Amino acid sequence: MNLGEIMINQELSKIFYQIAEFLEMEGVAFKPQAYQKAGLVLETLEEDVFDIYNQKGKKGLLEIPGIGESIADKIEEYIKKGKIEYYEKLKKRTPVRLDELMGIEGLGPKKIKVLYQKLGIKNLKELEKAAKEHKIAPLFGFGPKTERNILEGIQFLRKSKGRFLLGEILPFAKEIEKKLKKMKEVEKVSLAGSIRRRKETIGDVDFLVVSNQPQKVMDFFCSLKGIEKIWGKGKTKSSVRMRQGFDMDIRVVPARCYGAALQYFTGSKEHNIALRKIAIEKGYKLSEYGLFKGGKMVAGKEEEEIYRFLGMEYPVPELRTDSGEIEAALSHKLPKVIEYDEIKGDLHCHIKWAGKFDGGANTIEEMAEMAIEMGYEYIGIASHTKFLKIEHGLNEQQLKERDKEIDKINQKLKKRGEKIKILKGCEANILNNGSVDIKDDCLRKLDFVIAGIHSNFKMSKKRMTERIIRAMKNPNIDIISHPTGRLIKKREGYEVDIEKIMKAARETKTILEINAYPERLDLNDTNIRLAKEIGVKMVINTDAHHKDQMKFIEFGIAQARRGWAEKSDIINTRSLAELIKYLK
DNA sequence: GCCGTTTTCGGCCCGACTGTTTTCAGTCG
Repeated sequence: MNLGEIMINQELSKIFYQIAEFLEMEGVAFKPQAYQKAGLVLETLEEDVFDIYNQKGKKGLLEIPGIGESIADKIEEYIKKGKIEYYEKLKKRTPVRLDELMGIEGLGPKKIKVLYQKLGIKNLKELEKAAKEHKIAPLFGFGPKTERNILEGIQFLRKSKGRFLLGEILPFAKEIEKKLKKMKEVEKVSLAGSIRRRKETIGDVDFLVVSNQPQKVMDFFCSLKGIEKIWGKGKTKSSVRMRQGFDMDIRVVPARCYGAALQYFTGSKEHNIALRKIAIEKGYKLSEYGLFKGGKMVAGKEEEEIYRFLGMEYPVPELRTDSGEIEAALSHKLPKVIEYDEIKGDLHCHIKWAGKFDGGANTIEEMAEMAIEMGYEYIGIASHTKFLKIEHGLNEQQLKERDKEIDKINQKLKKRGEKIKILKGCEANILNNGSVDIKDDCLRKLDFVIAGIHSNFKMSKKRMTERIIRAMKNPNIDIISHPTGRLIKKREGYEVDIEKIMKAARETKTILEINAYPERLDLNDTNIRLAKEIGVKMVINTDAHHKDQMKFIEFGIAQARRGWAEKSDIINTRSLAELIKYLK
């Protein structure tokens, strides 16, 4: 069996999560959490357990936190035999598709077990059939509402696959936040949950409000336009489904525990668990109502004071994933992540040229005006090049003509007293052999050159890696755009040895892009962290095909922050002069 | 099942809501 080629961490992680659910189903105490922990650890572990096992054997596995004797044995068994007997037995005992059924809101292991035992339901299809035939409502512990919720849950799963892009939802959520802020009964309001942490995809939107008239807030919230269904409306908590297909929750809390509530509802869950453990170690108790010592509340009004009392630096929401930020905060070594107002220019903008070229919707001038509005010092026009027929890519001659036009507009803007500078660039295509589709003497004349993969995604890992590295060795290529090519919810990235690419980027002084386009966000957070550790510089670009899309920069910055990137790691935080000095 | 300057046993994060019950289990965040 050849397991070496693929990462087995994710497969094992899924198995351990499922074992946890099976055990919970059987009412076993504490073991489920242990397997869950192991699943979580493997999910985020950077090194492949297969490699760890090969190099250090079982001893190496035991060094992984959350992995003890029993789970190490199971990993060993999976590596040697490709399956885990314990897991197979659990599946045989209750042969249900947990991965499918657990996706339904309101169904957990215990209810799934009853459905299987009483009605023999094993998967979504059988669940839907039983619900439609009203066989579920009469079951003990179920009822007509549960039955209806199951049917709606199945619909939801079909419609949206559960999660939305941050870029789709954040503008909308901010609108509602603004409306709430305007209410005279509302003292404070904040987004919470994954949207406050700016995760790349969002399950639902959480609001936290301080008000002494919560009922009024509930009434307002539950009468917002676009609500499809009200899941629940209580005195201080309500939940609604929007027509677009996502849910929004709101909570009203008293001012004295706003900070504790905000901390709590921002999560992540893993971060909070770790934080509560620290609280216990230090003799406190932490809940959404505050930080308590011997029954007395010592902090909770502001989020910052909770961390301060626990002897920690304040981690910005984007960092709260329990992937090292807790330890760093305790030892006061948190990174000073890039701020949202530190970007001085966007180097990946497309334009309309000769009425049709280059896939963009706006002229050079319109894009430049937007850059001025955003307070930038420079904007880089990175036109597609000739290989990319579908985007009307430019050839050498057309690039030359475009540059004359850029010169003209630069002069015009200068006369007007604007300090913006339009930079001449292109986004060339990396061909199969690692060369690009524009001649070197043409590239040399540009201010900067981006190169990206836009074809033949399905190469072997080795060949794809070599292809990109060869492009980076070209002395004219400054930036590699969207380095892994993934599209969130649509397609996986191409197979590349990202570490090798980063090392080559460092050697060749090539910049890797953090593409801010909502469905790209590529590099992702773990890769950004890796790049920073390896010492590769990055650039946050929007890939805007329309002037309004230049606002996407916010999502790229959020991504950079989640990847622990600091101002110095990001090249377009520098002034124009410093930027030009850095480019090849 | 994991973990350990309370370390080889005895702990394991905490609270609210929903839908079901008739005092609470299950689920969620």
